[in-house]
Amino acid sequence: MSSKPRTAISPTREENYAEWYQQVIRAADLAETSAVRGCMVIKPWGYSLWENMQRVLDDMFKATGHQNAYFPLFIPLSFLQKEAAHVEGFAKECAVVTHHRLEAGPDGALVPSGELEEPLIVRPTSETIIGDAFARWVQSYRDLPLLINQWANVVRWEMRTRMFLRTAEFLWQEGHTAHATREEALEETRRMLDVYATFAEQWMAMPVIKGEKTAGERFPGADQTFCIESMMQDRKALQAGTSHFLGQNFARASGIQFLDRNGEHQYAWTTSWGCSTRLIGALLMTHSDDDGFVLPPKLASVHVAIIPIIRSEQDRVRVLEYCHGVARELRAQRCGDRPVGVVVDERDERGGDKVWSWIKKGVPLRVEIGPRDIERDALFVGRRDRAPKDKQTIARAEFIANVTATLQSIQDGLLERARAFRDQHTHRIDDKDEFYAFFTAPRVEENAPTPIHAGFALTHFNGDVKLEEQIKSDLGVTVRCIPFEKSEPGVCPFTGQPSPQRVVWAKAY
RNA sequence: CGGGGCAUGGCGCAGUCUGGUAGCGCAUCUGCUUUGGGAGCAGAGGGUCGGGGGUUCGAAUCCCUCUGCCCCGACCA
Repeated sequence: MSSKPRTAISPTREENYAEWYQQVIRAADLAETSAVRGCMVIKPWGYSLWENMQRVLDDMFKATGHQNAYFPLFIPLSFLQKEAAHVEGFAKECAVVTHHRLEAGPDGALVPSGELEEPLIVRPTSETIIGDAFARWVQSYRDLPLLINQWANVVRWEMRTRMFLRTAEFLWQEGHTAHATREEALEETRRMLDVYATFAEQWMAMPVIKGEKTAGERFPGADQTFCIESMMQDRKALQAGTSHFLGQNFARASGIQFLDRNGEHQYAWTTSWGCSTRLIGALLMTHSDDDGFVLPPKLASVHVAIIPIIRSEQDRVRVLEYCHGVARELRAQRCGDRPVGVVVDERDERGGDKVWSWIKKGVPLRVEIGPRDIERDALFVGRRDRAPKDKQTIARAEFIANVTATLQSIQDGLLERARAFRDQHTHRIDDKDEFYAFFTAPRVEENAPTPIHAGFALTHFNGDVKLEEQIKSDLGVTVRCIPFEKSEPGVCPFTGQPSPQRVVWAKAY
């Protein structure tokens, strides 16, 4: 019997990826399931991560000229019906409110009464309710562009839910803008996609491919949908953010019109763009390992966990004072645009337990400090991007002086590692049989968890919707995006027809 | 929504086929001993077995039904 090294998370990614994902969330104390079907409770450690993401993104939105506003949770049913494709896309997954009051029934149980004249739907997205406001706000070309963002919760009654990746209720931001010209709106759509890509790579340390969705994958009601796609550690693709060019579709549906310089009525050109708490799932599946969560320093609330090693009561005061002294000096250093976050873990638990709990939570640096370290004025340091037992003694002054650089090197290392992983599992495939072989998973038992997937295929495609559907039904694989970064033109291996560029094919979340 | 699995103390599980009023590991609490590392020994507390209904002298165990979770698929951020 070969002895496998003990991991903090069981099963490992290799053994059962889906179960591993659940266990990392639990071990890191990010979230838990709730009493409500498909809805999760985001716990403090998970929510602080969302707050950090929000803060960074919000700054970026403001820097690109947007303002925050808030619109109703409820949308009149009739609003949803205004845009044909939009109804088609969202109607089936809407939660509907039909009553506004509860009364005690005959047996004492509360029953709904007071039926609404018109049912309200709980927003699955806010194009229509915001469009209604925009129609009033926009009168003249001088009112444009109108650049609005909303931080909100939305509800989509999904059949199958997964924590952070697809929950019935989720938190997100949705940007909605109106412009006088098509060009300006398109520019906005691309600008915001760039914001997402920058956030993904520079803060989440998650490499992404920017591109456009095919017609089949487009947002309901959009003329064009742009997206960033990233590869998870099971080599499936995850869409981490989208930006939609809505043309004049929603402007027509909601009556967003303005008088141009010539005194003529014009419909505005609108955009919408969003990213959600799904990013937390993306982050988790990009960096975490068999010992738990791994946080990129620039999104961590706690960068350094200090674990006092107290062997006897007489050491307690001395050790804690030293730890707090180190903490103070660390907090005067910076990680990105913020002070270094430090926790001195004084919990009444065993040292080993505390160390492992911070490993599972994904904190970038762990510092163990006991009497022996104090005598040498040194710290015993572990990095989350290295093995748990791979720890080093570093002089106190040296560690503090270098902490900013150390955190940056962890941040950079995570991005590099993720990029290398993605590149390693991305293949240029020019032959139909090879393509089918690439995406045909080894046989497993019926209903068994799927094994790790093959990865991304960069393959030419003639753009035919029917062909894409066929491949999807054959292999469960779709075009994730048509990359902005164009390859050479070539030949579609499925049809022999010319293809303008390679597209990214993969199994998707 | 189709298929499969699961639901027993805080967590993970056994017990269910062959009905007789609940057990293990971890965690928790106490004590002693240990400890530069997810401790050892001894003891203690904690559940009526997802909800409802039925069969039976008696149900975690059988039957019906509802709910939820997980996995595969379809759908979707």
